Amino acid sequence: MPESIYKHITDIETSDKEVKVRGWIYRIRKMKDKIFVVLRDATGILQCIGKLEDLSEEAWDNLNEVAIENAIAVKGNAKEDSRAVNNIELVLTDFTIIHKGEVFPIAKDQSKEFMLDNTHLFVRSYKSTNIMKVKSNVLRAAREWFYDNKFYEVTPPILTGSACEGGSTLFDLKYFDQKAYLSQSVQLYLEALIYSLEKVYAITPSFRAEKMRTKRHINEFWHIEGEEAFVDFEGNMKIQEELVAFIVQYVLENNKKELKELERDTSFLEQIEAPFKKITYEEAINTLNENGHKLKWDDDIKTEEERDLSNLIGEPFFVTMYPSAHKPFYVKINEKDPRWCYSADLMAPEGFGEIITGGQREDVLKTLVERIIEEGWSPEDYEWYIDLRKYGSVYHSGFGLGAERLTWWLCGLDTIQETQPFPRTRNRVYP
RNA sequence: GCCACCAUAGCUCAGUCCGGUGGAGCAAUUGACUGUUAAUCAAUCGGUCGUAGGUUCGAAUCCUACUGGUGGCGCCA
Repeated sequence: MPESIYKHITDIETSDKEVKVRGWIYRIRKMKDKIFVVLRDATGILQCIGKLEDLSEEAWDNLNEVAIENAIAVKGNAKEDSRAVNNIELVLTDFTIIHKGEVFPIAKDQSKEFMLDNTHLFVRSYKSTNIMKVKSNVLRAAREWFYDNKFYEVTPPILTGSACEGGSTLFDLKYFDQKAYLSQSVQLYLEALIYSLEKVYAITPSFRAEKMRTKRHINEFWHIEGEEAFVDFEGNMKIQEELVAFIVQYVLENNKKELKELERDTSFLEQIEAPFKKITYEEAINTLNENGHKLKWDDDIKTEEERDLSNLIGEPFFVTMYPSAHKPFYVKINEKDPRWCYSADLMAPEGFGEIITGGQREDVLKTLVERIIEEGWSPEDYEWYIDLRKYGSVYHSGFGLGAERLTWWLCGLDTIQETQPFPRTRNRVYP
């Protein structure tokens, strides 16, 4: 990489003389013979002071002209100063304008609506920047873990001709003269790829046309999906808990500054280590009923119940052995007791709830076809998928982790929308 | 898809219940200023009250429809 003559803010030391920095104006306070400028770059903020007596006439004029979010370049001498943020201040010797521009529209008070209309500018905010830095490490840690554990990263299609999760939540589109859909999950394609690579993963966008407005849903999210041959239900949970524990550790180590600035209390996160607690669906229901709920076998664990359960248990945990009727056709049914199937959800504590669904896949041709028909689909639409069970079918398992769900929990945010720089929600596909 | 709520200055809101000449703070502009921490002080600028109808002597305010948006739920990652 070519070396820059400019330093980044967090690299500046108090002994630096005539150091050059560039970025955007975060705050500015003008007085008669001195002006304080708080400069922002990708790494942090820095208070600069420009004094009339230290600057050329041109530099002083420039300094008087600028406003919030103008792009600037400065030169100055650093010194320790307890009156400045982070106890460091730059005494300016030069000040140039890169771009002055118009009045920045985002000020102290914003409504949610105004903020979402101006997402393209709001991404500059401190909070948004910190969240994106955490999310970057969530994705990086996931890739590192998969690499260390000999998984291959693959690139399955996002445009597809067949549904995975169900028709009502599918975005359809015109594909030349055919109909196509945006992927809801690349799981079925990963299942095809285990027959050559055995251990595969993909990080791709997934789309769900759910017309709902909640703190935990966005219509476009990034899906971290893994699939492995010769792995059963239990082995699959082991992969998930090790992956998640690794990501949690990675973020705790590498995003201390960001988590602190997001005012995240990390005491819960610090205790997390694999293996995670496992409770059956039945135990989950009993626990809930002991705490005021009234659920029967086969009832869904809904938002409120899931939140209560997540708060009650106080550590990450799997809910296992779900009733078969709740789960899609590809989930393997228990041969001895077909009432339940090999599917598990991983729940985050502190009320955040589900972040992964995973399980063992149906590997028997006959059962798979029956399940597809039972669900009202037509086997012809899934011919290629059914084919996978004809040529050396083996037991295998996989899972899908929501990158935003995980980031939402790690950052301890109010809504999951905050984890996407440009969240796609019911009413918003712009900007 | 269902339920609730909102729309007034560039931004955040008060004013609506109980109709009678549209307000504040921030931003912007101008000036003052002693090391400020989203500085302070003074002045100035800024509005077809979401749109269309209706009631009324008179509507931001009451009624109807529409449009846009926000929160919650069914679902799921």
